[in-house]
Amino acid sequence: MAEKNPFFTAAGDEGCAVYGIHERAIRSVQDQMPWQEDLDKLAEFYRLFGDKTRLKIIWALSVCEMCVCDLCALLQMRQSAVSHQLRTLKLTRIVRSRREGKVVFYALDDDHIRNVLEVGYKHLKERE
Amino acid sequence: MAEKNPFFTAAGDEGCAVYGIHERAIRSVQDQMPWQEDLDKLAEFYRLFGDKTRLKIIWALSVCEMCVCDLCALLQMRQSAVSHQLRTLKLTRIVRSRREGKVVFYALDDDHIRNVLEVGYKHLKERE
DNA sequence: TTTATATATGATTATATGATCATGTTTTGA
DNA sequence: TCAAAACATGATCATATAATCATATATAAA
Repeated sequence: MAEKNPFFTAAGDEGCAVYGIHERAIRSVQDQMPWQEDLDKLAEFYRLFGDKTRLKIIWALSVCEMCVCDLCALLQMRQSAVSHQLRTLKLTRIVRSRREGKVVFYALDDDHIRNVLEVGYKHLKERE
Repeated sequence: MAEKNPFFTAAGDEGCAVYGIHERAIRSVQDQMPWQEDLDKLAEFYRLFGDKTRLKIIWALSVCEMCVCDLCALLQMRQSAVSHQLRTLKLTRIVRSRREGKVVFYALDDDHIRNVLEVGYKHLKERE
């Protein structure tokens, strides 16, 4: 992996003198890092959980599916704001939707999502 | 919890007509939601993972502790940029630091962090 | 005690992003 | 077929934020 992975090229201009000493450590880390592209995707993924509104939506949907107006009522936010975030979450496959007449119901598109919430929440609670 | 938790007050002006029908669902969700304050903290926590640079730093430190210049070499970024992000991560207790002469080593401040990375990465991989 | 190295940080700037407003689309019911 | 309800979306704007530059601090070595 390390050979094909262009994540690490060489110490830049700012490389410090200690570099030689830690070179082995750096290579080891480099070998255990995912590909740059994957890390970018992963950051993109976490970013979705990093906004109050989206996180509330995600958590709500982790309990049960809800329609847009339910979410508006729950979050006390404008329908437009909620819809925009739902769009973002749908494009990134965090949620899916199904229409029932005029109403559109949203749900988590994936069971892993719940695990993500859990592990973060646990961390928070064990630190209080 | 629901009674003290001011997360949900009432349907706003934009409450839809379906509201009555879903009221029970909303209350159920509301009961299973963490406190607003906790959700805000949780979003803050995830936000830290939602940036390429920070995520790379976190992942690298999940392998082993590294000094600032190691991270600069690994990320191919200016020392200033790396230090600024390290500061953010330290203030939020994602990482801790120890000084050894002129060199400052950073490490994850918590073993949970690794779990967070894992669960996200798994999700990503199972979706490819 | 100078000088150089490693890191930290304040100020600035360019960019990203989230809420809002206005309006468009879809579906139901009169 | 017309109107209203539920939702989607483009444009705009204010704010947040990440990188950079310049500079400060801390430690070691000469």
